Amino acid sequence: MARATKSCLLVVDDHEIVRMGMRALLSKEPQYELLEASSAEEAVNLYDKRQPDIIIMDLMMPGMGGLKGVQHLRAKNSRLPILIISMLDDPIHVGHAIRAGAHGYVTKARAASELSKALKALSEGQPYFSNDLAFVGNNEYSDDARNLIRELSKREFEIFQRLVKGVGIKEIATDLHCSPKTVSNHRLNVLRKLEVNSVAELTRVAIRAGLLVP
Amino acid sequence: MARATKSCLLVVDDHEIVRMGMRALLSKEPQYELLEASSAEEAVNLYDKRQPDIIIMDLMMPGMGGLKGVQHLRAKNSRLPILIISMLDDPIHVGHAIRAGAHGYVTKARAASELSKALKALSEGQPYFSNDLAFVGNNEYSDDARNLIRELSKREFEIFQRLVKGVGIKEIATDLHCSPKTVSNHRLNVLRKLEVNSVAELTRVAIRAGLLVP
DNA sequence: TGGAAATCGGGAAAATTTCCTACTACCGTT
DNA sequence: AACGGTAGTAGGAAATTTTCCCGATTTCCA
Repeated sequence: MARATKSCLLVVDDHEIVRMGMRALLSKEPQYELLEASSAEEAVNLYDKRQPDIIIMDLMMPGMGGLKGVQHLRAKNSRLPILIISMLDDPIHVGHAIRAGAHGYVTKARAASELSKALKALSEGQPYFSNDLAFVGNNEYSDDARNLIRELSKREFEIFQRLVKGVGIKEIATDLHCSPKTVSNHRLNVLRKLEVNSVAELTRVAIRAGLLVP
Repeated sequence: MARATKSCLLVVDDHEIVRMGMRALLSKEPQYELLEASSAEEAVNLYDKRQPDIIIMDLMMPGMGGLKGVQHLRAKNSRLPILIISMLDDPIHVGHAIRAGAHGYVTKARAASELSKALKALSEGQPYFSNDLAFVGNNEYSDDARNLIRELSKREFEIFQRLVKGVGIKEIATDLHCSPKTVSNHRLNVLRKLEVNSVAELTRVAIRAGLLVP
């Protein structure tokens, strides 16, 4: 059974060979329509023209580079799912990517086996980090944290994400087009579901889960 | 090929046995010349006389103690590399040491294996924190965070520590025997000195600096 | 010992938090 | 088609916190 609406992916990588691999990889997933760009600049232009649903971006590219690219796209659309595909697996680069606004990070070593999972997560608004990244997923805390976070509803998760970044109630309300009271109420539910009593602890849960870089 | 200039180390520890170990440890590194002191007071005097290039200081010593010693030396020379060697490995003591002005912290458990690396880092003006302090990073962010935290006053630091653990205003006030108003006011000063707008961000600064486990 | 920094906290307005309740919408069942 | 469960929304009201202002002590150290 085919899905009614196809998702449009934009793959950004300066190496033709990588884009070819990506095409091969995604040929098994007919729900995705594929766009390609070979630089961040081109990606930004293409985004304006075609409004893809998900971005898959390499980090190391000539020109403005992947990080700047993420920032530009993020500025245009605060909710656009952006997945980083990179050779690099160290926390610093992952951190930079998260700070720039990426929602996921998959190493090229893991791309073949995890790309599909990552895209599914991203398209649902969830983060995804491949499990060969040392600082996420490998310790006992991060698993606990993620299990708790999975209990959150879609809306609660949106509010959670903003709270741990330090966004205020009113700002969140504006952003999400609802009343500050609603945000406050969700906030309380988030604290309870995550079994904490403060935003300080909430932030640590987010960091443990890999949703936020320290 | 020997280096043209020797570095002069001042080892400060009240236990002869520790200083002996240090001597043995550093006998393999001829680029270091060794001075010794058995108290912070003596260290300060010796510093005035001999101007050592690096200080290695124990935390727990009779007299003014290691922390005060660090403060005194730091006041004399804002760039003097000071490395703490301590039995203690908890974030609180590491935090105090950072605040006093130390650039590095190595536990005695790790001294044998990491001292040399630490001294190299310190002599190059880099921070070093031994890696059994699992939560402490040595990246660019942790350094920034520590520099900001050094700006906090004693009281502000006490409040900072509690805020990032999720303790509420009233509880902090009770704990510190002062009014909630006072705590609120300090809180605001802490946020400003640390250049953030929320406890969520404050928490990340604490984690980056190694004062809090994620 | 004089001045700077730290500490404490009141006043007052604004914002947030907490705990209620309640309405609506949607989803899958029976 | 009626039903129950879950999610999302938001108001009321009281308590707490936050922010920004200010001034009074105390402490430190140059």
